Amino acid sequence: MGATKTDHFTAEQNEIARLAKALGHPARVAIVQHLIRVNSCICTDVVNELPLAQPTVSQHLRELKDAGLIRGNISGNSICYCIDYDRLHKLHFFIEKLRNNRPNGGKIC
Amino acid sequence: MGATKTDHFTAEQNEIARLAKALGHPARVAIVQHLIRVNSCICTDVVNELPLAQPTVSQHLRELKDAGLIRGNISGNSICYCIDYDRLHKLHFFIEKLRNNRPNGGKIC
DNA sequence: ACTATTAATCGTAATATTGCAATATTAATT
DNA sequence: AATTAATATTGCAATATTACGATTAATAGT
Repeated sequence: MGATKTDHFTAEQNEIARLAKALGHPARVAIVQHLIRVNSCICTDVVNELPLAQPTVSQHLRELKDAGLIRGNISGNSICYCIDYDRLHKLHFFIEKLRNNRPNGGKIC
Repeated sequence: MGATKTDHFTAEQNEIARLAKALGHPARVAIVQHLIRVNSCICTDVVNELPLAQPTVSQHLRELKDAGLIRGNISGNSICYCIDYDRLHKLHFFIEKLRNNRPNGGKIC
């Protein structure tokens, strides 16, 4: 196999998994951090920032974009990437909802 | 390749990626949701809840445990799994920090 | 027009993940 | 001791991910 059985899960579970998966690689965490620090940047900037080759960075950017965590706007020669804060909020809020169920006292088992 | 270059990233980036990756599959999102709903449960409960075979569930539980998102306590014959809310907080807080950089107005590019 | 810059895509190799049947392990129960 | 119940482990097949060199396509600058 190797293929996830997405059919058997809810839309929300699949969406959250997609967002989390996008953050599930240190390079993509680093890209998101950098992107937030500088507000917006182009692929070359990320390549200079990370110890990865250009095609690899491009691939990571694409995965972040496919998950909706970042957006890319064509700007002449280059593409201006930036965070989609609404999507980041979605993941944040989901985890918040989970945490709200924490029982008083903390430990359970 | 196929192996992540963890050496080149910070401990935080690797840790966050690890946590996010654990949530990066709908089955594991479902397991976490279930675990939070019922506070704690055993592997068999999850097997009855999800459309996955027992070894597959066991594997997903292990990945969640390895990432630190859940804990398992041996209780006689079975193992009582529960959420590690501190670890969940870690991921939540990281995303919160990212979001705090959101510029006034919202859009950037 | 020519050249440089930017970034995507293609092709490929190495490794990881997902899923399950079969089996093993461990502890409770009879 | 034999049986049952709960999980983990093993082995394997299918697929996905990670990484990069080489190439391509498109725009910018000269």
